[in-house]
Amino acid sequence: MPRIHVAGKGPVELPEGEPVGSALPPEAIAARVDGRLVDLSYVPKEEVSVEPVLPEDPDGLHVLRHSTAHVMAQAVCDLYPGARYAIGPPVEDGFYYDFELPVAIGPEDLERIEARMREIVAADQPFVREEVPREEALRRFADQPYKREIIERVGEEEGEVAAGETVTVYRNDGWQDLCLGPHVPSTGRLGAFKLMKLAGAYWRGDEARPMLQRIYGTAWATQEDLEAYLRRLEEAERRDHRRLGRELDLFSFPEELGPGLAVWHPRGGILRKQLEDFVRNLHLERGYQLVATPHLARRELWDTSGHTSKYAELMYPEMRREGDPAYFVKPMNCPFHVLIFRSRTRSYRDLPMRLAELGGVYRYERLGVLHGLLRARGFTQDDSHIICREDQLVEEILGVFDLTLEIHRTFGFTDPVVTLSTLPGETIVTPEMAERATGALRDALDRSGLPYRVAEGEGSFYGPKVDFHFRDAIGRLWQLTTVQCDFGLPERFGMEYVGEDNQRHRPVMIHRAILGSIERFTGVLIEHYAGAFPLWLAPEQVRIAPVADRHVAFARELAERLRTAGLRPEVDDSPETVGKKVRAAQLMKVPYTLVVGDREIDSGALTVRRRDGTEIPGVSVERFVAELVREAETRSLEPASFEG
RNA sequence: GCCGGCGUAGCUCAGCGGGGAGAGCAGCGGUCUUGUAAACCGCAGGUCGUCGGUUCGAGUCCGACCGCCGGCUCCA
Repeated sequence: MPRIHVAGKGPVELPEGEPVGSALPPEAIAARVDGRLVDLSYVPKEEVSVEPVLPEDPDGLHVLRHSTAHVMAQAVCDLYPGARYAIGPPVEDGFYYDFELPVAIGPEDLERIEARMREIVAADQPFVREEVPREEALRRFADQPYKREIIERVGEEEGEVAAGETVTVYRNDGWQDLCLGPHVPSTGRLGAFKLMKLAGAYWRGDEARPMLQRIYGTAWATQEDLEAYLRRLEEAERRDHRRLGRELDLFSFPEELGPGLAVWHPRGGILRKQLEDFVRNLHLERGYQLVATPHLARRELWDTSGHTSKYAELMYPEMRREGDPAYFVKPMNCPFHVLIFRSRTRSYRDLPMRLAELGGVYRYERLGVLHGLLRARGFTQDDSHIICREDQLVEEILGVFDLTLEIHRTFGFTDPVVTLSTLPGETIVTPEMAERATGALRDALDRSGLPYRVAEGEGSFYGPKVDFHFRDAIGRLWQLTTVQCDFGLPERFGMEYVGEDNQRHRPVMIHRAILGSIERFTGVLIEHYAGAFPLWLAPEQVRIAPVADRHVAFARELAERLRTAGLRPEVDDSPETVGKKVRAAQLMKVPYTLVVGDREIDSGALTVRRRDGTEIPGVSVERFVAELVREAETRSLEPASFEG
């Protein structure tokens, strides 16, 4: 009789042949035996430690979602005879399953599938685990080519289904699937779920393989958790920068321009200017030099840089007139900055040279990837190229990290998730250069003390990179900063400087963008702040609402006074009620609203309405101006209190 | 680019199984001169994304293209 140690209960005698589940609380849906996730039906053969896995545990949700995916696949197979099922893993917040179906299914089919799933849940079919020899599994899945492909690859790749001669199959009722498990004990134990959306997905993520139909679902331990999740989605929807961009009149994407090309309206223009001035000034303080470069260059430049061979599919097609050389619109700024460096003989005293530009670039992104400002075809990088000696490299990278953290902190972004991406297979640098470049980034990361993870082969074609991802107000991660280390372009362009030894030397180059792009960053900020920008960024900072026509002159004087102090006020002189004017200001998320009428004119004191709806009475004009100026100058993330 | 969905007024959306386009908000005009999230009356505004097809007749059915949305693949 094996003794098992149940977490929190101490040793327990488990009768021979009894599953671990019998020693666990009834809420458990799976178990962790010696750290490994198993079914409740698992029968231990020796002394082990056992922990229950509850539905709301991270592991439990994983199991729940996985089992829900199975039930969905079962339902689909019931409803669509001839369905072939591929893979169906749990993912963040839910699960998906990929199918090859005889018909294309639409959103209305989701309801049918969901209804069938509920029948399966009601039937409470037990999940039965079986170890099956490969040959038998191949027979069982004779009409399931995707499953056969997986079985055939078992053993070739670690972790797929099961290594060795047998594979694991889970069966409930007549339906079976190849699966490592574990699963909930029976279909009645699924939690709250909902099918969410349909998508196409390539088999094994490979564009050359067939496109399958993917069904996404979400699953949670309880109905309340499911509803909370749906509310989170609504919150994200409410923050969508494409919606807010229109509502707040910041920018638009006129169809006439072509996909992924935005025009910035006056309010968006102010927002951009604020961001741009902020980063430009900070760069000047940090020893960067501002440069400017054109949007086009001859083909030869891009041949030299390697873009035409390694980056061609992301470039707008070449343009040329009969008899003239061909030109490309620039997808990157680096070659231009190289030319600025090369415009005269450089001394070691010139290094490090930090050339910075808000450079507009155009990339021919595939249509399906475009996503408002977050993924556009035309955008403005806060780009810089630091050209330095190799022995200055680590120090310069650290300087970039430091500037990155300072800039992002200003917006309330802290605790970045940092990745180091090594070079991809296709590259313009030698393995030796790649190693030195990667080494410098790694050294800098180690010295900075920032935790990071390594992404193999995710770097750009000319160098490895470090990316900073920041979490927004509702916990989503955004890739913003990128720092790339490049030994390749200096070589290709023959960049040189004269050293102390009077010899010519090759510099190295850091490519970096801290906001990433003004467009993308603005999009992220809109979602982060839900459109309610801190005062220094708000296009309109104060809305002044005169009570009646006779108060308009006073309102204009007040506005003028605010403007003189460097603030951005607007007067709403429309013949509307006060209530309507306040509402309008609120909808535009203007930080402060001042209703002015006889009372204000007589007393000289203002009642300040903040964007959150709170009102502060009795604020003098001087006080109001001073507090707002301070709030804007300090780039405060909190509204002024008008206290003390 | 691929898969699925969608495209009606500036915005949000109605519009039946094909038989002459509607509402609310916004805009404009007027009345009201108003006290912290929507005053009242009126007016104007749409080649129903584009092109082609089916039909006596297409916003409605079919096809192609354009664009958008969600994924896949890729990325600032």
